Amino acid sequence: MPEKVTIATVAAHAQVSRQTVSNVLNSPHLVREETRVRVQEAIATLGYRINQAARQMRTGRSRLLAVRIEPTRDGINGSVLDRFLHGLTFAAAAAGYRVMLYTADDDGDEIKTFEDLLASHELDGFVLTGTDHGDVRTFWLAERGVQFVTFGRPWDEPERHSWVDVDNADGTAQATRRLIETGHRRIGFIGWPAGSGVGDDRRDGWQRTMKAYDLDPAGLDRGAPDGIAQGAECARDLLTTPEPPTAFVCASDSLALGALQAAGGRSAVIGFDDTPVAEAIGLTSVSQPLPDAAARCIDLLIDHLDGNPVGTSQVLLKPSLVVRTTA
Amino acid sequence: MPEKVTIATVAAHAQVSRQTVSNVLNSPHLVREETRVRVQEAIATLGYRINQAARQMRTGRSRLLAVRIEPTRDGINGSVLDRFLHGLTFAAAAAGYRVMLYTADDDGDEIKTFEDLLASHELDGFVLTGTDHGDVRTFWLAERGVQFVTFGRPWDEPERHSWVDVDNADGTAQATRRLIETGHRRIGFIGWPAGSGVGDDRRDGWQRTMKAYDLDPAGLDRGAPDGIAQGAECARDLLTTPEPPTAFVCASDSLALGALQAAGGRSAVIGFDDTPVAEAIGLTSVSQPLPDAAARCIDLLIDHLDGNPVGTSQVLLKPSLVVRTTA
DNA sequence: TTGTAGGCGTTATCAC
DNA sequence: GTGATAACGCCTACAA
Repeated sequence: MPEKVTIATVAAHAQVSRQTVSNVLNSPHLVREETRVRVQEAIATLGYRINQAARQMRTGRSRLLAVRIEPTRDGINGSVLDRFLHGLTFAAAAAGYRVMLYTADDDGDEIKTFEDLLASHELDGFVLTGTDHGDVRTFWLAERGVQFVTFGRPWDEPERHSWVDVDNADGTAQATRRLIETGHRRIGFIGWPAGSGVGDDRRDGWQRTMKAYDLDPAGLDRGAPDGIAQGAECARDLLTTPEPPTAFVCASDSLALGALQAAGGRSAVIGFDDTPVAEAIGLTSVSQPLPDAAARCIDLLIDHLDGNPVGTSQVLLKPSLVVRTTA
Repeated sequence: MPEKVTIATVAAHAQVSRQTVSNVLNSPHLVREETRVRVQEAIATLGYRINQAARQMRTGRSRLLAVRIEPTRDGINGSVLDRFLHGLTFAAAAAGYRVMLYTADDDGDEIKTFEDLLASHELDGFVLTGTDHGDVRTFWLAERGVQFVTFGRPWDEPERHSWVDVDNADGTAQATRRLIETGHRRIGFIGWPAGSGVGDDRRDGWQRTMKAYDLDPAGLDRGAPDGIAQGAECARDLLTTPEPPTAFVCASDSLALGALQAAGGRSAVIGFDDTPVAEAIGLTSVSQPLPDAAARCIDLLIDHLDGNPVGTSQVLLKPSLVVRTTA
């Protein structure tokens, strides 16, 4: 059982006062080169590590970040969170922060958890995944001066807070371009009902690209809640029109899977999110740069925590198309 | 900006000493009913919450648990972790603990992280997901008296530490029984190469059930690394034998998906893990009770932390068969 | 049953 | 450039 190594142990070993050790740790420039080296050697040989609880008592900062873990989202699209969490944890550790998890049933419950986390553990910041229109959580946090970053932009007022997001429109544009380049002219879009920021953005990318190539998108898009059955339904609907599409761009892998089943291999299909399902069945899909997005979230958050009072920052990342066998 | 509410604030408000407040919190039985109520009212109206950092300084316990987040496991089977993490976080919160995440490249790296987490944040315990034969991590932790529970049993020496696991053999037994009851007699098994605890266990369940029904399993099983292509390969191999199977029990959804593709709808197929992929394509699959497993992990860990020195405990949970369209 | 005193490990302040 | 002192909020003796 190795005894506890505190700043006092190090100080004794290096023949300096505790304060000097603290200075080496927090304000190295104040300490003479020679002393600094001696202290650092002592730290290394003793295996000293800062006690975060004690430091937190003094500084009021915990070096803890929190992120919510969802119960299991909409099955097929859920596993995006895994990769994002890993990226967050990794990037946070590199910056000397740790990531704490919490659960919540809804926004109100989440705010209760904020209160608890803030009061009990003095959390330094939050990463929120996804924001609705007029998200109460972001207002609550901003009101109290709590730092946070969202993964997913606030559609109503983009500069209200810092966020990282993926350029959805660019993703569907890439998908549409790919289909056009492989000879398709009538390309359908299967997305979600109008009104969701993400969904509308994905539809836009398809629509704009069609027009850019002088192709008429009119009548070629359908919207339905996310799901395989819904995707199949939309695809069947489009396939029975007078001039049916020969390919589909879909707003999710779920919808794409449905389209694939409905088309029975006769149509090219591209999904969105590059979920494990896509990889499993060879579905060409738009992939979000999750580790990168996570790292940028941490960057932004830590910038704010370090008190760079630059207002808010926004980061928009480009997705990439993973070409497999369905398009 | 609400000022900081400490034990002193509460004490003043309730007209008692700080110590009495502390007693109400930690040893309520020492405090007279009337005083206790008054203090609790003060706590409620002031919204007081224990400062964990300060408490930790005194008690040496952080009420923090840690679990490793994987980079993204084997695609299709990865998303099991999501649900487990959610269960852990939920159960931990109910017991007054929080869950912290960490990443690691390998076992050695993970042990380095243990050291850091233990020294910097005084973590109370760890949940390890999966153990190899002769897992160095568990020895390291046990040696230092650090509490931990694994999800997945240590195959070489079951009682060496506490664990929670799912009865794999029971899962494949259920799958096999289902196929037999729906009329199949020649049932193949597609699993992993012999040598992995989990894989062998899943093969056992199938084999024992076949024998229990007087069916001969000889020559009906194949083993390959996990993957869709591998599953397809094994299925094709079995289907070209003189007496081919009419159904397959598979050790994973990946293998099952491959088998499904190879059989082209002519064979019944059951997978394992009930991943989103299974749900997406209607694959019948064995489902692990993840939230339950997570809760039991927390129970065990907290029992140990509370110093019930009962040695180690083991929990084996039964999986369930989710019947869909492929069997 | 309640109050008082001290210290957990760190850092900020202020002397030296 | 370095060192002493106090304080962060809490809990555990011990005393009243």
